[in-house]
Amino acid sequence: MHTEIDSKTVTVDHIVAQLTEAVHEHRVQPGTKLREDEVGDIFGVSRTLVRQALRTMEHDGLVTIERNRGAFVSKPSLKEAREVFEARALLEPTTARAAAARATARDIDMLEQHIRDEHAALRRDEAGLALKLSGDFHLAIAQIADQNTIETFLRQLISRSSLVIALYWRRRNALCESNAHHALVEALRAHDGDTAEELMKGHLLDVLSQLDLKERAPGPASLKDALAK
Amino acid sequence: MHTEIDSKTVTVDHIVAQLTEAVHEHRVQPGTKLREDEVGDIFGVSRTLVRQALRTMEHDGLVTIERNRGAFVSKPSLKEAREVFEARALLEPTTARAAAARATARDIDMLEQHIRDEHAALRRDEAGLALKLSGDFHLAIAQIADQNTIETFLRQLISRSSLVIALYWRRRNALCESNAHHALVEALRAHDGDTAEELMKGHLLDVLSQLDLKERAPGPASLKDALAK
DNA sequence: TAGGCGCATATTGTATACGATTTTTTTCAA
DNA sequence: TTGAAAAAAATCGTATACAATATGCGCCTA
Repeated sequence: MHTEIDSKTVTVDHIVAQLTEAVHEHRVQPGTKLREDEVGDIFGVSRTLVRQALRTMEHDGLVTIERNRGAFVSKPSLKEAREVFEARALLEPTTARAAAARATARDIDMLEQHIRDEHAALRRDEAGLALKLSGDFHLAIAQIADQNTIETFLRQLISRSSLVIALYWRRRNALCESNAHHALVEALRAHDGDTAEELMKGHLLDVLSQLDLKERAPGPASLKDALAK
Repeated sequence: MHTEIDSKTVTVDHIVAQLTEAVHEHRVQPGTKLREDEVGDIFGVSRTLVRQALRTMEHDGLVTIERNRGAFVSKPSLKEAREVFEARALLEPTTARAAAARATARDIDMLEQHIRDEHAALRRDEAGLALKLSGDFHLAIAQIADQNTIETFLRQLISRSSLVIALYWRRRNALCESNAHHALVEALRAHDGDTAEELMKGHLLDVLSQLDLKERAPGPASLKDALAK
């Protein structure tokens, strides 16, 4: 989390961006409390702006605000985790198809640079950064598709995906992006909508399969049952 | 817009709900300025809460905030209007299918009551109310499908649909819901997912076809061109 | 010593105050 | 009368102050 206090560049959006990035990169874990004073001190602003930022992030599903208790980085439930990927499965394949129809050479270059950055981050063992870049890649496709509304939704879904991955990822190290992204770029370059759609669908299922979304210890909700023995 | 000042029930959510309802029912038109003091006076709260409410509505796409200028009820562009219905076309048919699989007798009763209310509103010539109820109907289906994440997105899309309809609806009076909703309920009752999905797809296309989303006079932007003759 | 009550502290919720920006009105000269 | 410039008013942006609520600690009692 930066401590820059460049007097005029510190705005609500800036705070949101910095905090969001930190969550995306898993530098702050789900459940972390975000005290208003503390965040305000870090960015050198009053609680007024912090509260706005936290409220925005609540809207994105990154933060949960409990009245009179404060803001916490969200901990998506299993159901929410599933819903996130179900929604992505609904939005992204069609969006990839649209992107294939519109992608320019410049777009392709940009995506390839993205992939290079991602691999570089992985080689340096910066898994958090790689994860964030992976999310950016998916967003970039929505941008290419020129679907602003869907892009907004996708931004939220990808944010929540970061939380889901933080909570339910199976193997700690193996964040193998394989070459799913690369294959997608090839389909886009060829303006092959069918393939792009299929690849995206498969890619999402692939990520989903690496999560552990089985029912398990239901946590505090079952306390009563646990006591009933 | 209510003027209730029941001291404890006036919260940010309450303000959002009231304002949102007013927009949904077309009691306030796109472009209307929402001054903070004015709204605050109406609800008997300070600008602090009003600003939170307006910011929330901005997130939902109902309000556009221009820095140092204030909040206005949004006026979706043609592109945004198209995107709203493209997104709905992506989300709602599948959701209707899921709802068909889960709908209980109680759910069906609820939906039928909805339709009755809608028709009653139409008979009383309360087109705005009927429109809002129609939106609620679509939301109810997402609720039945038990898809909370998608429901959240749909809520935003339906809100924006109200704005789109206010701006681009062709025939002023003929807000004919025909019996599309009724047919949908029948499919849900029969747990017929295929039919429900198809009906929803068709219904959305039907609504879309009644909008005037062709490019037209780009408005004030073309003044220079107009003068160029 | 365990448990509970109450006070002290910390933190959030809302209102208000003040500065910055925009909009409107007024003024004055051409 | 028109236009521009300046002054005034209105409105928004941010910080601060105070109120309400939650949390934690110590003390007292059994």
